[in-house]
Amino acid sequence: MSDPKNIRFGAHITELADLAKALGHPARVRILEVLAQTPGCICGDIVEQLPLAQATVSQHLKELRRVDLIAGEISGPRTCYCLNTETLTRARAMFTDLFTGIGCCQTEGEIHELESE
Amino acid sequence: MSDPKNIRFGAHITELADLAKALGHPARVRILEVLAQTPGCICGDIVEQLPLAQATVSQHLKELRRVDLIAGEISGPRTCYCLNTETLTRARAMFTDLFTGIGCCQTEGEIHELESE
DNA sequence: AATATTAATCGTATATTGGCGATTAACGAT
DNA sequence: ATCGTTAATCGCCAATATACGATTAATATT
Repeated sequence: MSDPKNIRFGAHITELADLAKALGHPARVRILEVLAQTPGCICGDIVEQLPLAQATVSQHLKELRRVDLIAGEISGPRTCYCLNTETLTRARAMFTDLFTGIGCCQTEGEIHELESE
Repeated sequence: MSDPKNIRFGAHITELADLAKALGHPARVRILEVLAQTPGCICGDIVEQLPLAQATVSQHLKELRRVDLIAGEISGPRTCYCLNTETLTRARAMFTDLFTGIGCCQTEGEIHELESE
């Protein structure tokens, strides 16, 4: 959906939107958090921590892999997933630049005031 | 899609994912940028700057309104749209917290190295 | 009142997503 | 060789998303 016709939009914006789309489901956000907390990172562990079937989790993992936010390494019958720090950092920068460019430039103090309300 | 069944995930994560989903389309990212650059912010101007039909743009505007990233004020036959700074700031903080919490904590220098490649 | 302008909505077509059970493939262990 | 474990994939279905032309409602303008 993002690629075929969206050449109408710039590559940069398309990439940003694509990353946002990948983050656009609670399960996928949770997966990133689980991977950050669990050094072991076996796929089955992720399934255990989510209220979803194995097939569904597998699909979400695939989506996160598609945008390169995570990587999966096959090790025997199991797959070990881990965060891709490069993409994560790139994504972070792109989001920051978007918000900044849009004029959203509150101080850290103001930011955390708002968030904890 | 985000609300009905996703009570399985926390409210916080659901909100973040919902914001990400709203940013998950190039047109909507562009709209935010256009609104930031155009003080006038008439809906028709937005349509002019996007490669999409008026009806489609209207739908994207609706989605951005749904998550409260923008607000539209009716003024005569036209609608004046503008960014919602509060939500924008809140979103920025939530994304930052996500990336930080996930262990993505590179320095500013490293971030911009990566991004300009 | 009649007409033009603007933007939301309707209706519709198509594509994509999200969810699951069942199956398959790939390995390890017996 | 057989069996168990693991995770990807298949097939299916319902729900959403995306895009558009056409219509509508609301307001200016004439």
